Amino acid sequence: MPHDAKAAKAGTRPGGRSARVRTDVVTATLAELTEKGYDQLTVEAICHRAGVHKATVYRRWGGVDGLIADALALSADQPWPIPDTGNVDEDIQLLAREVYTTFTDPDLRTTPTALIGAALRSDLGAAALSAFFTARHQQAAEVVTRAVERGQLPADVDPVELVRAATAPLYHRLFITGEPLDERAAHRAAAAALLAARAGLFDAPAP
Amino acid sequence: MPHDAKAAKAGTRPGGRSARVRTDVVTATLAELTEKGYDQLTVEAICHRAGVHKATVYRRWGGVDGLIADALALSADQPWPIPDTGNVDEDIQLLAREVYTTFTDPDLRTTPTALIGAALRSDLGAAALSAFFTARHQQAAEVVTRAVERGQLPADVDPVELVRAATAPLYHRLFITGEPLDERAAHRAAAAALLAARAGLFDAPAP
DNA sequence: CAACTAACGCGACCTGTGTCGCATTAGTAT
DNA sequence: ATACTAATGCGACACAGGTCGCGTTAGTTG
Repeated sequence: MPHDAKAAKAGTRPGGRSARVRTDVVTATLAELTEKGYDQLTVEAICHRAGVHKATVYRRWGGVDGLIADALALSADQPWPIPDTGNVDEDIQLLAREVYTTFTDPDLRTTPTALIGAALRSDLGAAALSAFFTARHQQAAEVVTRAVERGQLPADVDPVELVRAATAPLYHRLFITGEPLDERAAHRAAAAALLAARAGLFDAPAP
Repeated sequence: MPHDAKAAKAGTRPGGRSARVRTDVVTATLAELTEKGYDQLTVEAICHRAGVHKATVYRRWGGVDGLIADALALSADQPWPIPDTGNVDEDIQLLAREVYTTFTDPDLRTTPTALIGAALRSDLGAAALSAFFTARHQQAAEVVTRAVERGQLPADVDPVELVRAATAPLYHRLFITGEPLDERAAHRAAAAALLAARAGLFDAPAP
């Protein structure tokens, strides 16, 4: 009776066929999405690749948007390398740089770009994306918390707000304005966020 | 032979029936989008409302995504109130506040929110959105240019970059993370952008 | 005013997404 | 081992989204 992390969904039988099907289908979804893009994404192709019947997918996920949302939910669970150099400035820079690399490197960018782009195309996906970023931001906020303990940042700075500020401009360019993303932009975003935090702009509101 | 601004599309007959149809259809699209939302948006409903045949829409716009893109293109052409108080800090704050109000006021938010949200759901719409923001940013950059002339900001600051930084966090919250938007966030974004600009972070690269 | 052209109206048709009832199989409990 | 339950497999089907060829109309040209 392994405490499998995948058995998150309450009520379903853990570790059974359902779990296998879920993994297969989500994997197939990601593969199809990466290869063909969202516009060419079809439920039938996913089913064929996963070796699963169409009706099963519609029953469990409701459609393409449900698949994207679930894929994103799985991604959100996976841990993420958080820098810890002992220097906040460096940590935040690395954080921004990691985002930059993820969405710029030709070998890495395709899947994450397609997945987030796809999530923006439905209300369900958007909700999943929201949860995804909440998880990521909370994980990364660790960097700020540590810095506050070291006295490198004001004590009442809002950790999540700083992380958000350091990465938001990159996502903004990528998915909203569609402007190109360069190294300078990543550096600027991180530097500006740190500057604002030190100026007290990200202080949590007093109770 | 009026120099109609709508006759932008080269090759088409200006001011004729085509122009009327375009206006009717785009208006109907916006109305349907506002009332029913993107997920319930159907080409047939738009045609019915505009008094136009289905085939016409598919021929000229190619589908829903084309309609959204065209609606956005029309919006991009419309001028936009740019603050001019004589004080950059105030101008930038007003700029951010205007975005905040547009997407927060119950009477104003529905249409812009739905339109931008819809634009994110197709490649065509995303391209139109990119052009839309380019236009907006360039218009608003005027605020920064004037400030530089007045000596309120460093001479080599990139005007568009400052405008972008002041508004990006708001769009990021609205359309990517789905977090709530409050007045403080708008204020913070503007203040942080100004801070960064004065620190030289937004300087245009030397040639 | 008359000829001409581009765009629109019309309706039939095709494609494929999503649904439904029932048979079958995997996994669980006794 | 045997009985039971939930999920999947299966194929037929309904239906909306989107296409096509042709006739008609609005707007332009001389």
